[in-house]
Amino acid sequence: MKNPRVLIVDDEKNIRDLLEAGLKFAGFSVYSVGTGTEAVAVAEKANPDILVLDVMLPDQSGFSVTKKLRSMDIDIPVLFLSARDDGADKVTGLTVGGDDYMTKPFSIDEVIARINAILRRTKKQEAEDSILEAGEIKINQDAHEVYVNGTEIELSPTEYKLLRFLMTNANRVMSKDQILDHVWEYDFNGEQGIVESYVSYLRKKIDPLSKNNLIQTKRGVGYMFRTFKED
Amino acid sequence: MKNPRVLIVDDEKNIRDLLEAGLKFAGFSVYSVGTGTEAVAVAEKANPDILVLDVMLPDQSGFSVTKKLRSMDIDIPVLFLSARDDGADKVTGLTVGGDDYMTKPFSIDEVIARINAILRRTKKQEAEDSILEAGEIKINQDAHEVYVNGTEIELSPTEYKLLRFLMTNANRVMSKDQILDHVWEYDFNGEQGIVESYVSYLRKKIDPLSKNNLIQTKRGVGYMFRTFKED
DNA sequence: GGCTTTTCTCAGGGTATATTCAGGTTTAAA
DNA sequence: TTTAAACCTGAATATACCCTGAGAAAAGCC
Repeated sequence: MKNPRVLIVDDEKNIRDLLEAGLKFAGFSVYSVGTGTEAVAVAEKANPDILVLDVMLPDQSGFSVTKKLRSMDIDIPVLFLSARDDGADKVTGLTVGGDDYMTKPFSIDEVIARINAILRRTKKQEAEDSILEAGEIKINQDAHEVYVNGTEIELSPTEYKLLRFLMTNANRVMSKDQILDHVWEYDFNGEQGIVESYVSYLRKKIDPLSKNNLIQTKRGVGYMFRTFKED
Repeated sequence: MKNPRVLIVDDEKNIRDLLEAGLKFAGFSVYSVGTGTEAVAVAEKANPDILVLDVMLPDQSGFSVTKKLRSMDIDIPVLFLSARDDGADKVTGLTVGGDDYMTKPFSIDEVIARINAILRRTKKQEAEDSILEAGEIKINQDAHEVYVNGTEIELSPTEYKLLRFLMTNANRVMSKDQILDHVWEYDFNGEQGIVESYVSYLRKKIDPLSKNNLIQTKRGVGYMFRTFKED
């Protein structure tokens, strides 16, 4: 599927902008609206491949948006967004089929990963898309499993996201600020030191299984996941 | 892409002039304004390829400028500039798209390098553009890696910037003042001696891997990176 | 409700880097 | 040949950057 089309529905303009920038750069065609009514209208006209839908909208709930769409026989998978304390449990009951949900605040790369997972499930694009491989490391994104030269390692959620980000940008230096922007939740207010800590955690788990320095430090610049191709 | 068009937005005239001169010399078409309102107007009319945008403007924040532009469906990548100690208004999410940001004070050549990187990422011009090659030396700008006749050498950030500057101006003498202006941050007020020191550092790492004097001294004039092409 | 895992901060130690300086060497001109 | 300016480079210093362990706080789990 080339350039899947995403409709973002959220009333907070900041979040819309953040999602819009991130998803566009990740290769999606993006529409974005701020109300449920607009969402229904645009979804009908533009026929996007997936909805990213806040459950709390000013004019109506996200659920009623999906109900309206389904009663119009428009069957689009949905990634719901909800505030953390909004009773996330309520959402689970209402997700059907390939739907999914996340709580705010999220990390932008996690949103992208979930969208891709949903599209994989619903549009049956190449099933092997869920395997991310770079050099000696293989990630099964559906199962959240990570293998270094064949042996599995256990990563915490943040360790996993950091590794995934570095691997999708293999052989390119990523600054700590870039890493914070992509891997940490958008309201994270801490310092760059936490990236150092997590790189240290990752190395402690990865290095014993590889002869190479897979995560390299570019002093004064950032970190880089290195693949050692011989071509 | 020939002559990409840059819109500079900064309220400090010194910085505007500095950027304008540097970017023009680097082959960009440059527009420059001092307020967010002007920025929106000019961006709409002139449709530049990239924005260089101070986050602290007198009339509105740089973020609101980008939001306005996006809501007008004007989708221009942005290189944000911010003061180093602006910890207060440090906002995450600046790099999630193709965007990037730098802190003041910067060095001109670093700005140029970042602009080119952004244009590379967003406009998908020849992907291998990130390789800078001159004579016996090859620089992979994505990975920040430098090869002399095939063997990698380790450079500090400043050594790297100096070499990159000399290589992009290969076979042309650069005075120490020019080098200071391009490679060092614009508020640097040290002496030219530091250029001598860094040339010395570079030679110590480069010369053992080459039969030629790649960095030549033009006494009384400056330094020149020499490629020995036979044409 | 307690236990475990995870996240995040912080500080100490170690190393690389930026910058200056001084003494020696080369160069070009007088 | 003499001389002064320009240049080179080793050494010294302060600082920035990075790594890691330890601990507090929060979240997740049984």
